[in-house]
Amino acid sequence: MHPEAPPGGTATPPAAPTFSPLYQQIKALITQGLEAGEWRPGEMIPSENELAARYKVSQGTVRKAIDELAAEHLLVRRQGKGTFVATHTEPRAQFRFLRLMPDEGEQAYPESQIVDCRRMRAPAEIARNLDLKPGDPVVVVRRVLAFAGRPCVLDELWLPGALFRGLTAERLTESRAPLYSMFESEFGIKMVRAEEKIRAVAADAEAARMLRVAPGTPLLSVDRLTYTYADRPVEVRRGLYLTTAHHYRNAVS
Amino acid sequence: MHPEAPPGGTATPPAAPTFSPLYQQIKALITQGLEAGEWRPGEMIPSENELAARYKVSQGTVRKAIDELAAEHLLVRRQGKGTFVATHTEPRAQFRFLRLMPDEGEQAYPESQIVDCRRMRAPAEIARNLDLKPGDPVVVVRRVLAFAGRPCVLDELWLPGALFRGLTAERLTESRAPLYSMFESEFGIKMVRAEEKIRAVAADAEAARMLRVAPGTPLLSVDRLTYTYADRPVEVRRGLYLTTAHHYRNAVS
DNA sequence: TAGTGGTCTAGACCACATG
DNA sequence: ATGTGGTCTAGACCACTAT
Repeated sequence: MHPEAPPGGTATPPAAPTFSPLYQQIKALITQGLEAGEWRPGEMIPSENELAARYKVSQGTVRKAIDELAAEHLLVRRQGKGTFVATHTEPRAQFRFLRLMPDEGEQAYPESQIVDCRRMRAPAEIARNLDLKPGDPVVVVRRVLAFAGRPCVLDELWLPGALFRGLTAERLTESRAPLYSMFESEFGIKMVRAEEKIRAVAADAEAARMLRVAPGTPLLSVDRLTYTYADRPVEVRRGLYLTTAHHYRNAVS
Repeated sequence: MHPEAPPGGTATPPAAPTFSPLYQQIKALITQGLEAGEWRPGEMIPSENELAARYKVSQGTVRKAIDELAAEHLLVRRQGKGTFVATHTEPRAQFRFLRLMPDEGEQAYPESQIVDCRRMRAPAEIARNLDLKPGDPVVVVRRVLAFAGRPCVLDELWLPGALFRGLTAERLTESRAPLYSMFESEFGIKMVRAEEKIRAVAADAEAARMLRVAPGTPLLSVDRLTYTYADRPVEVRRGLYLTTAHHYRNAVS
């Protein structure tokens, strides 16, 4: 497909100066396929040659589109096998969104305990962040994460109700998988990237009780806004991390 | 140059199975040039065609090498002009290593006040992080950063003495430029990436005094190890951030 | 007008995985 | 043996910048 005049071709130049490179258009088409669920997480997408034939472009152009999607972790290339929709369960992505590391030893998944899961109407600020209208249905989840029996994280999540129908405390408790893996397999929502604001705060009475520390203990406050495909925000999260034996790891690059 | 047997050629296959793609070898050669100071920050490197001729490879191979170096922020491409060695002073990189943001309003550079700058012998832990031997000369810098007159950051830096000869409190105070810009222009050390460990801690008496808060106030503790070209560590930094009107911004991608 | 990076194509061969 | 992604080449034209 040549959705716009091909730069290298002999077609008449377009009247409007609204250009985007062919590979960007291909990239957008693939992203739309991901968003629409045409290929689910873990599945293989068509081969480069097949996509090139389908879109009537050269293999190199498809390659460049896929290269960028792989760099953004939406796709995973595997030589000799194919290109696959990225998954939260594969090792490479395992700890991409779990940034709390033990000061000593290997990173591992914590035990999760659901404290609360209820549906309610979105407060103004949550609605604004999730691109909803105030009063739209949302799901609130509160939980405690523990490493080796030691509670270290107090989490509060806000999710669009429309996307998470049937999400209950029971299902959350039954599922042994990490949250994002479960969201991906059960609700078809794949988290792609997030923006975070990090602060140091003092534990209030409730946080102190849940994390079994003295009130006033310094905690890491992490405000996260998480996006799925096409930069759609789908989760607001407020986390309180106890950083006496753990730290938040970050790479500035 | 064909440093190894060219994959596409008809040369005899190499005896040893020690391969790396041509473009990776070109990338390494360019990185060596950057490390050796062949092209200084802000300068233009040779054009793609020139490099292709020099190394006896196709332009596309040089392009792929430069693409990766640009993605890693070592180089900056400018259409129609050339490819340049990245600089800390250009807008795009301005706030890459300064992650403290005001909760409201635009990000800006803080005023810096040098508290201390002295040369000493490296303690064991600093030496280990900087790839030095214990006792090797290091420079320690302590400073306070203030936003709009409000002290918000207490910083302690450890630098290899051999790379920062002539670094004094006077030169630090005179220089109005951001620290990394000054390191780059004055000492030829370009910071490329960093790894950080973030925790919430309580302000001790000294930190409380310097930041003008009550002792015990929660502060963000940021332990940073900063690398220059070729993954050489060149700075250990411990920062204490006051996050009442600011936050540490982070993108998980 | 000339030189730079940016895009696109077509074709070749290599390395890896599977049947 | 076949199909996949990975690398490399050669050449074309476009868009931008400077002179």
